[in-house]
Amino acid sequence: MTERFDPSQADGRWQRAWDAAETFRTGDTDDGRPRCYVLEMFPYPSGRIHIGHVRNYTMGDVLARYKRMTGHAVLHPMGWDAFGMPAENAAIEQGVHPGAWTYQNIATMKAQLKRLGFALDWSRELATCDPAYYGHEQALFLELYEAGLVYRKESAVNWDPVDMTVLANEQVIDGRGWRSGALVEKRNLSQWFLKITDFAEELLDGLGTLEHWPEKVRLMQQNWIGKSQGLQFHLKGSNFDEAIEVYTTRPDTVFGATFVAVAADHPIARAVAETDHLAAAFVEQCRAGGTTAAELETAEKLGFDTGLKVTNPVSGAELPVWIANFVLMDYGTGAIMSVPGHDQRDFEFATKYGLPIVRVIAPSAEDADLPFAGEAETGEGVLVNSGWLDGLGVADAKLAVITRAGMEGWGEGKTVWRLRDWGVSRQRYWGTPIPFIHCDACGVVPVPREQLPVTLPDDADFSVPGNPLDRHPTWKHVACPSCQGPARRETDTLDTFVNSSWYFLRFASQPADRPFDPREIARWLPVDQYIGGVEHAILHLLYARFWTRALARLNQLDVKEPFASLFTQGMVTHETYQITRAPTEDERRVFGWDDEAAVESVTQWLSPEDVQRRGEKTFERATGREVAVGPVVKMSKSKKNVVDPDAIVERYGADAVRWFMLSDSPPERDLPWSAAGIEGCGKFVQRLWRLFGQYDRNAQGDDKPLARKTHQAIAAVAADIEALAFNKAVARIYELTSAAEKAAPSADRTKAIRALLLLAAPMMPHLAEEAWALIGGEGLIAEAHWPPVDPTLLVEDEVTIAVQVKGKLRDTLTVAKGAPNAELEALALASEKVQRALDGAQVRKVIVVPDRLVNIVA
RNA sequence: GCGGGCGUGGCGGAAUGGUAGACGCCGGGGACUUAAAAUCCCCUGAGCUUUGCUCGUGUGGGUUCGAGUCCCACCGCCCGCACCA
Repeated sequence: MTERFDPSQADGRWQRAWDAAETFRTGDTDDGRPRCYVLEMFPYPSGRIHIGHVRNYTMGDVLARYKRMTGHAVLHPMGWDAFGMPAENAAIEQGVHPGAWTYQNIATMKAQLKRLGFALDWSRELATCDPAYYGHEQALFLELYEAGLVYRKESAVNWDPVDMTVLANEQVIDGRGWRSGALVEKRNLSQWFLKITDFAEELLDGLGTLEHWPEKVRLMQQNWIGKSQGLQFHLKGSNFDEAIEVYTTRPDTVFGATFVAVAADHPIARAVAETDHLAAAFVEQCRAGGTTAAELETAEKLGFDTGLKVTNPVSGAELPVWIANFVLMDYGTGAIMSVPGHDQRDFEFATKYGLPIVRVIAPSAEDADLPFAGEAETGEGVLVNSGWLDGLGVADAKLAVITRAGMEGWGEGKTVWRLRDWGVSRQRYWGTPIPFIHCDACGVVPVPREQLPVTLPDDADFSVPGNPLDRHPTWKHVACPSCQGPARRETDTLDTFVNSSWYFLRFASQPADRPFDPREIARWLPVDQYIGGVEHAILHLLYARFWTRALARLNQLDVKEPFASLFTQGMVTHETYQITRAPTEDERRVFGWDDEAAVESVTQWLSPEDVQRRGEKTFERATGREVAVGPVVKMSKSKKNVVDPDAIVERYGADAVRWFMLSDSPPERDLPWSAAGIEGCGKFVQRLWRLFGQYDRNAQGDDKPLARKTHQAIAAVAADIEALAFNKAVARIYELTSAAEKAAPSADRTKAIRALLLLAAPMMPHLAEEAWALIGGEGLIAEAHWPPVDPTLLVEDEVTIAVQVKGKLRDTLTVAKGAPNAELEALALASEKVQRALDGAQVRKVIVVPDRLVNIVA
């Protein structure tokens, strides 16, 4: 037994031992053990692992190792979400091929993960940019196409005219491309779509079955799907020939409609704009209007009166038709009936343009003429000023109007969804080629299965902007599979969210000739525990749910929900450090600050490595000047408050880092990284090592209290790990450690140390293996069994009960467990402290909770 | 605006309606040492007239023998969505 545990030796030795023994390889054979599929969201190979990955994968790893110890066959795989724009940007900026860049990053990051000792089945490693992966994705895409779930349509996209590419909404900042800074244009392109809206109802209902998902995520998805029920009806033009279709969720307020508003892109608006140049100018103004969140928030309501009138089908009133900038063309029918009395947007609009505001809902029938208090009233009430609806409640009135509209034929109840079909076309090189061929004679033709995979050409040119596939000299020119005539390949690639929509299936089984083996899917899916960041709450998790359901509809698999249990972990945060100093000569020159300029000091961020704590204060290492310690925020390069996992592992060993990731903060909350914290973890690793060194197989004698604590800890740590409450499991291990350290040698102490080793094994696997070997444990501790709990040792035979007088603690009593109430009461009343607190007052009532407390009410 | 979450020591946080602050970090004191590091022990919510008492879980009410926990109202912070008819 060496004095200190040396991770620089031990970590690598055990990592190699696990590899050699294929300890974490998941077999294909069914050996009768219950199965458990633990999965963390696979990383994008951006270059290096960051500390957030370490936290995510440590949590999954503890669960996977624990499940293995409790007799489960565990599937715990890892792979790479390897397609995406950063690789292409690297190609543009550094001249490296996206594939070379990606595989280099994968090699680096895989080595980093190995250094942390994760119990992963690397034999199932996959990279989505591998044709062996994306070829199957193309096959699945064709299946969906044949099932009618894939289609093409013209759609407006954000087009960056400098980079010559389509941008996602998130890449448009203040109307400009995030990279090029060019003003983004709206362009209509023919794009590929997946019919996720076909599954809107299913995806919504399915949320109800996901009881082990965070409520928050389910609500976010529910809002995203956005089901609304209402009435769609038409209003006949009274001074023109057509009718306008509107959609409302408040049919009860139809008598209160005082105008109709249409979107600027609505056919009616366009028609008016053709003959009226003022209208045309207004429509143009709406289109040019900013689309950023900030602009929308402050955007003033603007309208244009078309002069057209329509008739309210219930009241016969004539309503003017306005074009309004707040009406969206792609929701409902792109036209609304406006009820300013009971809709805030309509209220603002009506107030601005002097349109009438009518009350149709009031607190009671007597309040029919109550004035409005400067805003719309959207609450409950009874219908007033509404003809045959008067006196009804809101819900009844909604039904009544929908029923009547149906009978009279001017409208019908309708469900409208916020969810849009999923546009999957990207005008990019580094993605899955969409397996279709465009033929002038035959149209759009799927690539025959036997020609899959459609692979990316290696010799793409990234020196000029635009899609390298589109301008490749030969790649896209192929023969039409149908008529053999000259044709062109589709040059769009698939959204990378498609790659991550089924990787969890491929992990479960990897046949060469098919995407997956349905029998293995049936065995492993759904994923028992999925762990990742909440930033994927909507898109990735919704797409994966959709993809799984789509395949289920095609009878390719028998699972509806891919992830039975979801956990979203918090971020890793760190203090920030800032220093204020005089500008350097270089800065004065570069930024043009001459001596007269008022720039006397600059503020800059310092990285944690550049600062040093001394007592309560923090100083810059290099200069010794005091540093301002800023708030604890998410680690980011711009604020320099990052720590590099490799550096930390190098210094403290993998187990200390893993332990830190699990300690203190509940896993769903943010974890503040600190130098003092990791230092403490490093010390605890050594402390445990010293305790393990005291393992004495020959020790004799009982230590009942320690045996109790041991079994209580085993039960508690197991429950905590199952609940992913790692911080609590950590606290239990600290407690048992302290108790074992203080105890005198005995057989029970030896058992406690052995149990402690097993409890710590999922969290500090290297230390545990090293100590296991030393105490002569059989095989690898990674394959050992979780220690059994003796239930008789879980209960104490003595309990400390609280004695209260009028609810205030006055004394405690130590009594035998299960002592009768009368005895407790007598003991409590006999207490000197109780008598003093009572001060002679008459006892009115005594409440006794067995094994808990006595409360004396005077 | 809508929806959700969270407010507990200097800090991260524990606590089936039943002894608030487990456990860790920071801080203080001591032991060992020529000295330091390492390690170990003790103290560490606030206040007071300190055998003990009072106050204390964002604020104000309420339910209860008893509330951090349940109910009502309010304040503050965080997250998501956002002109979705």
